[in-house]
Amino acid sequence: MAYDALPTPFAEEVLDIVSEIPAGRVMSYSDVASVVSRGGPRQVGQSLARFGSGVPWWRVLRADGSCADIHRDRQVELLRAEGVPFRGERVDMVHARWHRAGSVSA
DNA sequence: AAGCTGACTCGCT
DNA sequence: GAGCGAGCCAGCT
Repeated sequence: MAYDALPTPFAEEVLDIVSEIPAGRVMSYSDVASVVSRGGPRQVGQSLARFGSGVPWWRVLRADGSCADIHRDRQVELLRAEGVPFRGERVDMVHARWHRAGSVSA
């Protein structure tokens, strides 16, 4: 193996955005991809899977409010600890979704 | 260069 | 509300 330890430019952007997410708030993979304006939600997930270590990856979840299948419960626990609004086993995206640059209110 | 994989999303049933 | 299939794009072998 010896995989590259250096994240690609795309991954760097993703990591930067994720690290900007404040506690108690979350972002969907598609939302992050939208900020990067490049690739798709899948690439965001892959970038985090490879270089996610170092950023609050648990604050990034699926568009429907469910967490990644590989972490699911682990991520849910972390989010709950930060005060993220939950609706059953899924995150209440309507209340937890975070937008950059203090857009709109809240 | 070509093909396969993957921390996803959307539309339809 | 839950399940299934097709589409999508960057990275790795």
